[in-house]
Amino acid sequence: MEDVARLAGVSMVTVSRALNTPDKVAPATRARIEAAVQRIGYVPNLLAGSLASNRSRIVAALVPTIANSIFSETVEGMSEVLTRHGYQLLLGQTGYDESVEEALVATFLGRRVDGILLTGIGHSRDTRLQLMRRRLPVVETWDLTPSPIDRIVGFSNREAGEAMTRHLIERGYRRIAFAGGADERSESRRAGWLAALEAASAVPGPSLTVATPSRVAAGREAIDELMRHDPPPDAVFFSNDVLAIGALLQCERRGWPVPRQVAIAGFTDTELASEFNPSLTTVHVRGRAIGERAAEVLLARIDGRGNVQTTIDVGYEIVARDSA
Amino acid sequence: MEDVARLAGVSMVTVSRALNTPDKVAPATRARIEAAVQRIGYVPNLLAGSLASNRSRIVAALVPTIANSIFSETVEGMSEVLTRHGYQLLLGQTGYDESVEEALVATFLGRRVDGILLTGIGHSRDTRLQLMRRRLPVVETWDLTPSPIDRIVGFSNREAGEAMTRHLIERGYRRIAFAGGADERSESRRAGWLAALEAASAVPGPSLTVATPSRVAAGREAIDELMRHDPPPDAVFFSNDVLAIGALLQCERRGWPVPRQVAIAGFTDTELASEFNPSLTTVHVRGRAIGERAAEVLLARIDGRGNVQTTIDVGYEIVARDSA
DNA sequence: GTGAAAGCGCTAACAC
DNA sequence: GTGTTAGCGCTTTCAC
Repeated sequence: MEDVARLAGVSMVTVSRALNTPDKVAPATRARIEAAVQRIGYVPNLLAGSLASNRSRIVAALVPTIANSIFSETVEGMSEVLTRHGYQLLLGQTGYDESVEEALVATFLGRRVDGILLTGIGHSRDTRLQLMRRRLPVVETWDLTPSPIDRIVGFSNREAGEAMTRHLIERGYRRIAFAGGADERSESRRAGWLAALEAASAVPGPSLTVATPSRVAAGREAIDELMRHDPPPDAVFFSNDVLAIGALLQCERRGWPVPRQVAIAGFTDTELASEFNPSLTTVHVRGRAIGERAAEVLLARIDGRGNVQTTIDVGYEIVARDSA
Repeated sequence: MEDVARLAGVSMVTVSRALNTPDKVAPATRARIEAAVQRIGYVPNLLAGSLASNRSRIVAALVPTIANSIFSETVEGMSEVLTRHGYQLLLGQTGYDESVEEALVATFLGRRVDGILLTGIGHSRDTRLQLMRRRLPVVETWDLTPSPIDRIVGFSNREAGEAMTRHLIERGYRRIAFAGGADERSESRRAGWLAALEAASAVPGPSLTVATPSRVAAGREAIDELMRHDPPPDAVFFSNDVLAIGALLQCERRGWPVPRQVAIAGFTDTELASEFNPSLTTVHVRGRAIGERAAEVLLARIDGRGNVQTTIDVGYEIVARDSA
């Protein structure tokens, strides 16, 4: 930077200003500086800038996993908004483990990230404490709670689970089973399923817990196991589309007509849900929008705009198709 | 850090050493320092450390997209290895656009990342130049070339395309079509398809280019369009499983028995490929392994181990199933 | 094994 | 609109 300054015949501060706040520098000066930058091939050291200004322009995202998961859309949406604003995304994967999350948060704090996106509302006491003490902009995502660490962008998994179950009840299904993972969000959906059945004074069908992250094969095995019950369920609500697609494939193999013998419902609304034969009844959620809104909230908080609403509910929709 | 040093009765240098190279500090001193760190709740500023040591312990990954794509596995594999070694992953998405890639590379260079993972071997002249000039550890992935920027981890898309086409020829298919995106890797697979047909003195079936990134719906539409040819193909090789699954779904709707009326082959070997009815004949590739090997190569290069091999070929496998 | 001095490459604050 | 001064919070080097 010193070389650039010398070549342009100005001081380093002016170079800095020309790069960061161009309109605070006279056009002629700016032009000379830009020419010098080109000539030398100067690449500013953002590390040094971050240290001096105490703003890293890096935001971290902590998700359970991105491989074949809906969280990849959230990360993608977030990344796009951040990049557009000159910020970069540091990615961390927790593998659904709170202690891994805690360790990653500590590292990210050390890197002085300007904000953090967290998945879900379940975090270790220490994670919450660390983040609140530092008053770092934080967005929790993919669920709602009245007491977030800072801000939250998501929808109510419990209500969505309840709504889908009500939909199945209204369609006339009388023995509705549930199958899902052991993670927070699946458990909330399961709780919603139970609540809806109780509200309708219906007897809950069997409930099954499968491994997280979800695999197609797990859905296949789950439907087999559920159908062994006597009497078998006439509908199964899966906590995500991956499992539901696995179940649909298994029903096809077994020769169980869907939804006549057993109805299948999913959650997420992946592209395959609408394309499948039969098309999958599911809950549509906006994974990409969550990432985009979360990025906007963080950027607003970083800019010190204090009037950022605490909760953004992106909602959900029951999508009735052929499978239920 | 000064507070920690004072509390432990040592100098800042010793605190720094206790944190970074614990075995260079006397056990008793180290214990006192660790206690002080705990007591104060000291979180080292890695930004400052990076600036002073000129090593950021950050590695960047540039992929076209991570949403519903095989690259998410590469990123996940890489992230795991990096985290295990105390490095963090900065994520950038190029959207299959070389100029976006170039801009992101420039930013990452400014952040003084210690290494970069690039997807594919097609990069702008400027991207290559910038990276080579800085002698930054770089790994290109998902393909092979005799002249990488630095190192490369992947497999030959062209050979894999050729191998699958040979497989189809051996199975007795005579009019083999191809459908795939316009990205580098799809085009290499398409070139392999053409080469295999020419080597067998066979007449190529129709070739179709669809939008990138691939969607199930595009596979559905592609098979419809290809089957309108007269005579229609007796086999279609899709450049990835997403398209192939779309085609299988459409064949089911149309009542076209697979593979009797038309055989379908994919590429990637996603979980759905083995689970589908009929199961999908495809090319198995190791997306996660690419990410893991790439991370290892970068870490070795960063540590100055010069004896890192230029090329790592992770190979591919033809997986013959029911659809072709 | 530990410490003192000298930066790393920028930007904030204030002056002019 | 531009410059001067004084750090940001660490690590490196060299000494002892």
